[in-house]
Amino acid sequence: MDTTQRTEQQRSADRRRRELLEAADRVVLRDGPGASMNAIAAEAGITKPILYRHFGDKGGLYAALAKRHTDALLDSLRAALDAPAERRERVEATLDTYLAAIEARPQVYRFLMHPAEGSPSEQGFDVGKHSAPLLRRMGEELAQVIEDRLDLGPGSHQLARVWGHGIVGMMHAAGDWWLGERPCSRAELVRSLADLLWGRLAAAGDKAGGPGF
Amino acid sequence: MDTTQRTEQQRSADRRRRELLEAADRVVLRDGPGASMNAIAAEAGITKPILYRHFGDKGGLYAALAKRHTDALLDSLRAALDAPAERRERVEATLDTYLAAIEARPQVYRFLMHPAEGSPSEQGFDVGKHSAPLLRRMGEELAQVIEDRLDLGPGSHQLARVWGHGIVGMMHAAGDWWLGERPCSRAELVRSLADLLWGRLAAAGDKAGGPGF
DNA sequence: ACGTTCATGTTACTTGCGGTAACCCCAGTC
DNA sequence: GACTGGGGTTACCGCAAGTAACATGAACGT
Repeated sequence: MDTTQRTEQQRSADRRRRELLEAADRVVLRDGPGASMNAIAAEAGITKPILYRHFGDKGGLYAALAKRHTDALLDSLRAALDAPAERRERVEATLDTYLAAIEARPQVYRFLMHPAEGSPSEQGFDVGKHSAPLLRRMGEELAQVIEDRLDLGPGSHQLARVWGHGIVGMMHAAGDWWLGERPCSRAELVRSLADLLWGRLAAAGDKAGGPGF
Repeated sequence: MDTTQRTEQQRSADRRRRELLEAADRVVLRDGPGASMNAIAAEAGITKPILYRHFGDKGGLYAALAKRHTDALLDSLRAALDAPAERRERVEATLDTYLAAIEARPQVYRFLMHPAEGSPSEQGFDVGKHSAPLLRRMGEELAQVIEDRLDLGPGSHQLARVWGHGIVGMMHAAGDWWLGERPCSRAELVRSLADLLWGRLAAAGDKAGGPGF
């Protein structure tokens, strides 16, 4: 029971855990988030109790699964946000990165944000609390970036947080709608959102004959 | 089986349905969205199969329940948006109306948007597809208002839709975060969001020593 | 007055899921 | 060779969704 042996077992357990997560990934992406623990266990070639030994409960498994994708997405967003370019260009690049990600792998997106659909059976109303965590993390990170890099005068801390969560929410809702309806190209969507952020709403004139908005 | 009799029965069935919905409302607001059909039936003083006769399945019941609250909320939002005042004032009033609603009845909000928490058992991951419908409806309605009342030049249809969904998403995410953390007053939140919409993001200067954003 | 219908309600069941207890087996160790 | 402990399984519990089959009682036609 010395340290080397312990780390050896730890290592083995971690490898197992990763394998299980990959199996779970396959099943969830194939069957939707309503995938049963039995199905996941079967895909991994083992049985339920092992899953429970590794992840505690279904929430734990799903959380671990969500964390993987979430971390990956956040990394690419950070990269886009840190690219050397003008502010507006970086904003557009970040929006585009997010939208490209959800466009490229809608299955993952649906799992993270809309747990419950996709599965034909649709037996219950399965959800995870995945969406909240991801949205929150993105909001907090963006808030940090805004506060760090922008000169907002007094109250900048609160303001940055509100804006961080607000902008992330805007991106999320618009992306969600866009993914469902595909009413325009990604580039157009990015432009429209950036325009909104850039104050075109306030600058717009009223339409003839009525009070604007 | 003439018409009068039929409408009579229809009337009775409708009343029943409303009573059941009210009972369901009480239970869901008390026990969270994880409330079982048995519990709802018990609260209504009857048993499960009747619920199923009226609503088909749990999804139907929850959808009906959600529709009620959704309609009510949308009505008040429309009212705020139609009040006679300057554009920015109306925008702020609408944001405030939404935030006041979720602040006044967080239980309802959680049911509509975060189905799955609150229940102590937390056995599964119950969700409804309520949030999407509500967000979508709000987004579409706002898009319509924007398109009708604002002069946005060419491409105004697409633009209005993107903005409608984007703004709704911003409001939703910011409100959700705010409701959880209560980092500031409602009025401050409203002001910060309106400032964001009014282009203060684009107008802000970079902070000393780094590229902004 | 009597059987027929039809909505309303019930009991009792099936199915399927999340989660767990108890047992199994095989490697390595003293 | 008995002993311990991690990886594995079977068989089960509890519970919730959803359903089938039966019961009751008021309105109707004859």
